[in-house]
Amino acid sequence: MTNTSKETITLLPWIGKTAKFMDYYIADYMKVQGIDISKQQFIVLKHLQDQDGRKQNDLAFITNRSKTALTRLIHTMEKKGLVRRSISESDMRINHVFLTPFGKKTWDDAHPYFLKIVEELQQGISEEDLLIVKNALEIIQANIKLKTKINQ
Amino acid sequence: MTNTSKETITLLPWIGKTAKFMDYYIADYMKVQGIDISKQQFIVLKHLQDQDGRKQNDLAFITNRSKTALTRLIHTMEKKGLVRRSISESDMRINHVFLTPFGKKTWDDAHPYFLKIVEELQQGISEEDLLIVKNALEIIQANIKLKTKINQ
DNA sequence: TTAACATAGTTGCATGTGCAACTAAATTAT
DNA sequence: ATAATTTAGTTGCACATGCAACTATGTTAA
Repeated sequence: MTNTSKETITLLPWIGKTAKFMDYYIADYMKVQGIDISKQQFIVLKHLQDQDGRKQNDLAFITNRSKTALTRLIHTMEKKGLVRRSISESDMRINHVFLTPFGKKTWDDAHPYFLKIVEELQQGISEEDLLIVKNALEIIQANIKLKTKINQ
Repeated sequence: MTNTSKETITLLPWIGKTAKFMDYYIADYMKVQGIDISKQQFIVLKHLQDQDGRKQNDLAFITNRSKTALTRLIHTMEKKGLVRRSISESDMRINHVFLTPFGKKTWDDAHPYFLKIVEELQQGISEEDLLIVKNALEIIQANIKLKTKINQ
């Protein structure tokens, strides 16, 4: 029934492009709302909101970033007053990252908008299809992990 | 039937994460193959392959990038010898961008790998579902364009 | 024809990203 | 206990990106 003799769909460019558009939209949206925060910074705030004082390395891991990227992301956020670093007492190599009151406030301000964006942008897609898309993306991620494992 | 009382799926984080993983995978893959090219550079090569000598501005438009980003992308690619700039004779403001022989060769080398990656990573997703995902991503992109238009 | 405007591209500044090399600290092995 | 190794985080270098301000060129209007 679906074999209407079209060539196979190549999904990857679509995913990349959609992600790009989403990022633009989020950046614009936050700017319009007067909230000075990037998507990446929001993600860090979210994880600190879940559990404050996380280690930099843990944040890198759960956000799928290099420790380099995390170092500089936290640096930027510290400059802006969103978070503060605190060296662990038991292990001086470790930085714990904490939300500042301003970071907490920024998260409280930004969070509803992010929820709204998420809802807005997937309007017109049925629940069934949302699930199919999510499953498909999970398969792609699993394929990547599998292939990555094989190649190393 | 789908109302199995689960909360609504929020797709956006999945899309962003998958795109990120894809980018990592592509970068690794090309590195392993000994091809020194980024996904962004590949996209430019692709559009020049379709039609050589495009204007910088057109490349920015069709690749959904700012003219700033295009300027520097082309600069990097020029440094690497992948493309060359040529000022238009009829309008001195315009740069036409051309593939070099090395750029052509790099595209020829890289292209099959990209096709392979695309195929590999969507393995295990049915044709029907690929179509549903593509349609869903199109809806999201349309929503973004719609909202962006409204807000400006 | 000259002034106002529009367009193409570049540059400064800021953010985000990764790899490789590095420092400092902690752990393990000899 | 001292050396070798591992771990957490930083820094240099390179790339990618956007906005705002800018230059140079071209077009339109007065």
